Amino acid sequence: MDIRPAAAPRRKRRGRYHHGDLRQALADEALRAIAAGGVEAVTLRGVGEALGVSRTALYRHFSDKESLLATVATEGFRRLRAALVEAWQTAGRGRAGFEAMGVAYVRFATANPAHYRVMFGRFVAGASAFPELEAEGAAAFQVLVDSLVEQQHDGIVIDGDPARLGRFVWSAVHGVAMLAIDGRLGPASAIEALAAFTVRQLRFGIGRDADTAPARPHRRSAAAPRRRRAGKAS
Amino acid sequence: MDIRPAAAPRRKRRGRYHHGDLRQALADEALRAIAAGGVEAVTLRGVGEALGVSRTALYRHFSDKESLLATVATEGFRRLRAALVEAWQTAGRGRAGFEAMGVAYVRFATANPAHYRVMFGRFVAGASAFPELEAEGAAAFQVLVDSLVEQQHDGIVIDGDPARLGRFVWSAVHGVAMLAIDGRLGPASAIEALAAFTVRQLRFGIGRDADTAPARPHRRSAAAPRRRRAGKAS
DNA sequence: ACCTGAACACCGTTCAAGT
DNA sequence: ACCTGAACACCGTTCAAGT
Repeated sequence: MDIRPAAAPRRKRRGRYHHGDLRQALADEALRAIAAGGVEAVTLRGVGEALGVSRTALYRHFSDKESLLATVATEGFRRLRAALVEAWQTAGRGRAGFEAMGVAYVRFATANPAHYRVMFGRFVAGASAFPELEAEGAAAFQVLVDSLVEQQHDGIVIDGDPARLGRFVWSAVHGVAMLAIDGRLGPASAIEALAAFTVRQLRFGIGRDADTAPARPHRRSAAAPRRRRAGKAS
Repeated sequence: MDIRPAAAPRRKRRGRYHHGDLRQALADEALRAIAAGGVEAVTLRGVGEALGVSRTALYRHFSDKESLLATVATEGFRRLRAALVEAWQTAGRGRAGFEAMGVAYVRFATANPAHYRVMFGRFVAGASAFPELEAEGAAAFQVLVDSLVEQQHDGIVIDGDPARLGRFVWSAVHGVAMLAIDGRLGPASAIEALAAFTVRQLRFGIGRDADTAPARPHRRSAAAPRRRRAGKAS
């Protein structure tokens, strides 16, 4: 498994009170349980027992179970952000950095599937129920946007709102990550290959000839009739 | 809300036995509850009560709650597949059909967010615990792959394993769909715009000039020295 | 300030019994 | 063949009480 450096406490079995940073210890234990058996393995009773504390002690530090999970998710975004920055810089920024970042994103998800699932799909953003969670999520996304701005300045990424380009790229790697941990993309080797293929293809696209050759036609007006190419509709 | 055509039964309130297609009625009621309040709103007690049946009657037709949800997910893939085929054909196949299909995919998710969440992220494929679910999921994916094969024949999509191209495209639209229903892409109008942007950009990519022609790196390379092309590093 | 322990209102699931 | 109803082993959460 791929879990934190194993929090210090966790041994405090019998001593009425915890007398440490119980809040942090609870979040650590919750993450441990998630990594070991998924979110469903997290029970307040289990978490309390693992720390030698009553099952209601948690309510002194979190408003409820959902709040505990939000804290775990927040920590996930912190780590994801760190992984992205590391990949971007280590690979020397630019094109290589961008590709490395995409691969690192997918790797983070496949290495911590249960944690990744808590980060996404559970809390709806914008509801601002957990502002810190939203802030960390935005910070992780910003790493990607910053890299796109730099690539635009370097002339290796098309012009346009970098946040929009960022959402496009984020969606693509997030999609790979989610389908990967859903088991829909095959074994680890196939996932790794698709992640690499994806970040490369995001740059070049899948269009061909008539699409890319002329001075970047992009759209023709939706209403106007399109020229077809003989067409062999089945 | 955007729920099925409201199944016929559901009125059988008092009559000991159900005497209809209870299995189908249970799945319908589960989907109704999901659309109304998310998966967490599904309780076997609630489903049974809504159909005027005991809370354990379900066990005659499903092995457990998870099996009931798998049936709901399977139905979701059936509908998704139908929506994709419809969009592809109505838009006249080809480029326009491809774009319409991508937009339709995202629309399906945003119109049925809770149902979409049951379809993904809950069951790990390959475990073959629910073969019918896997088959319907594969069938929906196949619609996309078929369209790519046709576009390759028409010369408007690059060569290469269509299944691999399909996984790339699927990941991108799935990512948009998931982030959208997580509330991370803003309001419906922004989601719609990003969906359209995404399917277009999948074709053209986000690379620029030097990318599509020769090689052109950026900044210093971290380890291996890379050939540079004059460059205007910032 | 921080934690306990009993109590409450829920769950999914099992199983002997009914028709 | 299909369904019931009691029972069981779980949940998250509240709250008066303890130190």
